[in-house]
Amino acid sequence: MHDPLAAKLARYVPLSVADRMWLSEALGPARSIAARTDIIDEGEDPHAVNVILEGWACRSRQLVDGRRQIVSLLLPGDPCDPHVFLLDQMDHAISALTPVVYAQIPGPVLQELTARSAALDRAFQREALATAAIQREWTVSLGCRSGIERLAHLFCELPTRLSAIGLATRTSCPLPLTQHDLAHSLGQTSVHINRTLQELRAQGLITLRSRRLTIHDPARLAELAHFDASYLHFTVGSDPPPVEA
Amino acid sequence: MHDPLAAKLARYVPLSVADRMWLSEALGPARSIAARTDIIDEGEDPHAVNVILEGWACRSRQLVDGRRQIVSLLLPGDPCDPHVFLLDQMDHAISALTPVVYAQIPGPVLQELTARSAALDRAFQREALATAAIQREWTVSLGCRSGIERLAHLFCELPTRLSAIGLATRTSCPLPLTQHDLAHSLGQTSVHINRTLQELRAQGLITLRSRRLTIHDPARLAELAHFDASYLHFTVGSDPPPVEA
DNA sequence: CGGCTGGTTGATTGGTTTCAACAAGCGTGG
DNA sequence: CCACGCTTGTTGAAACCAATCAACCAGCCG
Repeated sequence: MHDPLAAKLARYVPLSVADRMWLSEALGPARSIAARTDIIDEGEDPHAVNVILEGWACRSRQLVDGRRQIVSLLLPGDPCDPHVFLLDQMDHAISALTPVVYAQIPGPVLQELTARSAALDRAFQREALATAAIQREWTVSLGCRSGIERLAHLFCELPTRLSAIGLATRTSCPLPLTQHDLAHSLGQTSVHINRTLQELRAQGLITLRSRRLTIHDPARLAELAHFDASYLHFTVGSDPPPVEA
Repeated sequence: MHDPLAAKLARYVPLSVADRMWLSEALGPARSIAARTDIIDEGEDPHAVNVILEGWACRSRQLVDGRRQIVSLLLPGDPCDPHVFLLDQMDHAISALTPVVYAQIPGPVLQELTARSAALDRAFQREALATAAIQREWTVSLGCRSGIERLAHLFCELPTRLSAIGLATRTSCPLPLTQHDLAHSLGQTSVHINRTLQELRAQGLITLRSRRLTIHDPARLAELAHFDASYLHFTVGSDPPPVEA
């Protein structure tokens, strides 16, 4: 993936060549981190925006008795809260689920960037609003969707988000999550996720094999999930040409 | 309540007298709306920020088959997404749960306001981050807290949020929600909420009578809920003197 | 080969929903 | 003033979805 952040922001607001150049200049050096390690931990004082460039990460919260909830999934191009550095301490951890490459934009640099370009300012604002909408949709899933509907919904959301940065076609995308990760994301046990996956397969809706999700009947899957992509608020342009991933 | 918005923002960033004056000038005329009606509906194009001045409201999503989820509760002083007007359509409704008085800040006025005052800009940004954190915490509750823990957690969160605007003491606050509302907020049925409430009462933790919540043992309630107030990110000043509510 | 992680299966338990009925409070109109 | 209807809260029994517990299997890697 070349510049997933620019690709993603461009789905919210059209970006000029200068915007893209400033954006890439603002990104600090790429850092690599192993799977299953923390990018930033609960309680730390954030001082920069982390942007995922490659790999999958998550925000997660851990209760004292060991229970753990993945509250959101972070894909390439996702900034982790454009203004976190205004807070004094992280209320959640950001952890790599796969090997991750990320870069940082220091707080002052981001402020200078949004001051210089109105388009980038709007793009970051809309990105934040869309992220909030995704969080609300997860609340809806956990609150009133059944097990199979939750899984189906996630399997509609992820390819849509990935296709915005050219990492998915309409019917297939990488899915490097373990059943344990899915369980922590959907508020269920991995045992039950396993059985629900089998149900989705039995209904001929999906294939999930060697970290790749294939959707055989997008329309029926969306109907089962009560999925309506409008909460993702992608408004500019259509999907970029899919690439191998 | 005099100026709940200023009271709330002042918990994030110290505000000058001028800041407070500009803020109150930015607010449009107060509007009243009956309980159980919509302030703004799903699908509408937002063009201003709604700020709750009195009463309780909620964000809610409704699925086609009638299921409904309250994704967040809006209390006096809460702005409903400082920058929503950047989006083309609402992905959720905002509805009054009680009679509500609210006012609007038109998009351009808000932008002028934050351009003029760095403190207000930071305050709105931090408010947005705190709101996102609350949404994440609800995700955690729905994902991995049991019925009684969820209720206990809400009963810790609400007095804390209300006390920030002077509407609650440490042990008592108004709670105008029906058991049906609680059910829609916590992803359960009202029947089960009823039984869970009885359990909390039986343990001597709370009293809930005539729309008023009294907490008899805050420490034990917080422990049961795994409640840690740091996600609310109130950092400036202590609770304002409680008033009758 | 051994050990580990990730996935699969079965039996059992238990928290919640569902369905159904009823009680209490309250505003309204006859 | 009381009757009525409506909302809100309460209770019991049965059904069900998902968690728990406990194995076991397959693949991968050192």
